[in-house]
Amino acid sequence: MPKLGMEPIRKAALVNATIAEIGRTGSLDVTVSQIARRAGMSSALAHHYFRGKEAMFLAAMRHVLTLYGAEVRGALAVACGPEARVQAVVRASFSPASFRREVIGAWLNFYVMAQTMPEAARLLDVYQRRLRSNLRHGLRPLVGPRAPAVAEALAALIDGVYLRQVLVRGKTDRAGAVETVLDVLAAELGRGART
Amino acid sequence: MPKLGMEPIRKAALVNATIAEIGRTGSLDVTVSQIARRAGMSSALAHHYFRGKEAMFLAAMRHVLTLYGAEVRGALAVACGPEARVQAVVRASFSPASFRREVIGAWLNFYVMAQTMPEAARLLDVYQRRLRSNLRHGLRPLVGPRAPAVAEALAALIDGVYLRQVLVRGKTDRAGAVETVLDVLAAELGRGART
DNA sequence: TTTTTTGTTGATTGACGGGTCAATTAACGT
DNA sequence: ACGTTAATTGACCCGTCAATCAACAAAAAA
Repeated sequence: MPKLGMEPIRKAALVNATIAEIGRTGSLDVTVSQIARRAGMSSALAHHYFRGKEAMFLAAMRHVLTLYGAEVRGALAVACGPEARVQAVVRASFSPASFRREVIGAWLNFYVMAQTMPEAARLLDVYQRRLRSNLRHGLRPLVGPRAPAVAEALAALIDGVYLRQVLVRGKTDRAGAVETVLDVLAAELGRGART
Repeated sequence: MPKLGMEPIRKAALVNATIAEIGRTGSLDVTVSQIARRAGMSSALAHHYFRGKEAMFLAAMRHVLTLYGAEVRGALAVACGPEARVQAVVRASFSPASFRREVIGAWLNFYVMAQTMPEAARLLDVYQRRLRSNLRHGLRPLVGPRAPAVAEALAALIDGVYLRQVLVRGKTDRAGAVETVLDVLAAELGRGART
């Protein structure tokens, strides 16, 4: 039975299963056995590959953050002009990959984790810094000295729109989410601009 | 020892202790014993007054929501003019009472609860509806048909700013929070207005 | 006074979950 | 062939926690 080079496959499976289970139950009340079963292995094996439940949670969080980071970088790469860059960040934040039910549920619980696990707090801090930084760079040429404040507002708005989707019973509304944020962006850009 | 008319006092103590403990640990991983101890009684007595842990959580949530509702109503009562009404809602959302560390932590976990407990979801839904409704009524005379969309954006922004405070290590920044939201409001109001 | 109601707790229970370990299986290098 | 090493698991231990219960204390009612 035992094939070689299973480690990366097993770890990946566990990470995905962790996200899926957190998304399914909508909470961190997930047993290692549940995760392991969904990943198709025994709970003992899960403990073999990760130090413990906390390590699994952190790995899942890193994975989501990595995917999101890639999404943002990809969108920024093809964006030309400051406004397009800001829009790219917003759109990437609501990309289909990041806007799945399970991932949204996972995000919410990452915030909860950050309250108890220092490493989780660090990861979330890194994400927030990058997000604000990306927004600021795009906004600087557009709103000058107000860039930090506007970036802060947009970042909070993105998180808020995300948070609200957590409660939506039916299908998530990606288009509406993007529209809401871009609408505020337009309002901020139009400010003081005598057309 | 046993004095009469203890029920309301005990229940209130348990509700406060629940909020405090959730805020302290930053998660729903709170034992009935912890809550009961902080409330100055045995865990058995806590079970005597509430059907179980879930009931305690819900009672705590209702309490926070009630306080917040009172805060908003109070602020609206003294606000004259549409813009003042919108500002009143925003300021009430970040009132010192609602913006304490523990309460913020509790809010975050209410969102988590809403994913598993239908009653929690209902309560949160009521809160969100009222918030949006209050914002819309104030915004209608100011931005006309765009009121629903702007209300949605402001509501999300408020939640987002709240969410971000969860991670702040040091003191929470109330003034900054209000400023961020009111700044966006100003941008939306200034839109299309040729000064 | 006796009875009932309300308040209160320590002890107990039953279930469950995280983590460990010894033991088994199969691939690999030599 | 043969030891070495990675993969894998079932069973188990230990702790924790929600919930229950029997029993006791005090005030109110009878």
